Amino acid sequence: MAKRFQSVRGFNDVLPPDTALWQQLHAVAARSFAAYGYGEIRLPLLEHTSLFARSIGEVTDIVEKEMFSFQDREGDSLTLRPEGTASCVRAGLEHGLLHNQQQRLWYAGPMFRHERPQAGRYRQFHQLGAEAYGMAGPDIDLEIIALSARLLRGLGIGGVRLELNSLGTAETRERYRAALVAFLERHADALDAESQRRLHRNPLRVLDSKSPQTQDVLREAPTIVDALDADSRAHFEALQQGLADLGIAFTVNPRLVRGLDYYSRTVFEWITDQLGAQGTVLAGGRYDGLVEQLGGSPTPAVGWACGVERLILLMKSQGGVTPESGAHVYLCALGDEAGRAARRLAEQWRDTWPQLRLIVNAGGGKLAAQLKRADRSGAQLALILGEAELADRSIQVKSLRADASGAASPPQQTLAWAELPARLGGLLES
RNA sequence: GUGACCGUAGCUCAGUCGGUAGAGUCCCAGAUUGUGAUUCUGGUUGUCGCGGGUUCGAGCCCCGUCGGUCACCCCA
Repeated sequence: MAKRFQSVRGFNDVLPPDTALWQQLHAVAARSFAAYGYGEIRLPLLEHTSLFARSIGEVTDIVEKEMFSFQDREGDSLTLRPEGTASCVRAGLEHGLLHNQQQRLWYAGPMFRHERPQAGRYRQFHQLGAEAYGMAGPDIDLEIIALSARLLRGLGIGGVRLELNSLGTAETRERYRAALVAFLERHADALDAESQRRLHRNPLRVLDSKSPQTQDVLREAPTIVDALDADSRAHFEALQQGLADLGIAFTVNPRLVRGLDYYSRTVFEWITDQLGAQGTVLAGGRYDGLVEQLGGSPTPAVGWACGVERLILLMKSQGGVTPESGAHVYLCALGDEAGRAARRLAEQWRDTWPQLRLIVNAGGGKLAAQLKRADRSGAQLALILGEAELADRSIQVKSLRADASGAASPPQQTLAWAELPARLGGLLES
């Protein structure tokens, strides 16, 4: 036997029971985005490497060691996108969508990061994202957070909390960074090794260190909220007021920073403690400087992205309604003549009821074997077409399981073909 | 990238002190020539992840490697 292939590490297949959940998720998401007037943008999976280096930040882990990059035949460095925002801004600029106008966009698709896989983290993973351009005020921050809340609610996901912070403008962040570094340097001996390393490379990341000893030190640290400029403070307070108006609960977490360099002012995360170490389910914030940084005119922007695999894990663990995707009806046919008639009838029925999920037995087999397949398919009804039925244009209708009301299965019936519409129609309504 | 634990039939797993490779399930056939799900009978299924070492003999011990899971790190 030839050696069998395996999927590339961290790249997963999604199989039929789960694909139904994915479809449900995408249906809910599409409805949620449409409810706020967001239009879908489809972006390529591959971009020039420098796009990500310029937008995400040269010293972030993503750019330094997690990108799938390679040289194409012309020698250009290309990268499988590690996130969606950079591509979205690039596409917006390339097509003139962002100049002096407002845009509400969403996207969905795979992202790629070369990390060690673990629960809720894969090398190819999927994100849904929303981005809003050309609106500077807290009202659009509020809208996009409300959209995220509606999405999570629509998926039946509970047990998540919203955390919020403001990073201020680039200038206040610079001022705060200096103050924080000064503070941390005084206490460098008390920090864990990882935080000491980050102290000068990316000091804000020290704030969300998991080390208890470092968190002890941080209790006395200056907070970014205190360093906010007046405009950022007013923006942040208006957002909090708006969330209260909409009844969206949140907590301000002054230690919340995000890993990507382009954020400014509002940052937020929806967090769960039901996914082991990967608690962040959906996260985003404002990135007012990025469009200009990528060559556009100054354009305010805000957005978020969520991890589809993480949402799926939550939907599963919280026992949400599994969408019904099995067949309604399994059609058994005995002999060549009945088989031809069955395939012809099945096409007619599918024309008549577009929602009907009908499996026609293939591969022959005696009736016992066909009924066994019918049972395994999950179908509610088996239809049996043999030579006797074919001769008088009738069909046997056999119930394979108790119906939704729990009543005992009705006995097997013989129906004329003409009588079948009423019977199947009733099945489709339930 | 670092660490811990785990890799035996399509699936879930057992395998004692190093001594012939096992169970359940699934699938197929029959009991039942046109009745599933229940029952009974029979049958198919293996590079014990891979490579090397120790040994008369390795699924079991040792080294390496690949893969999986979880954690660190990072992030969605």
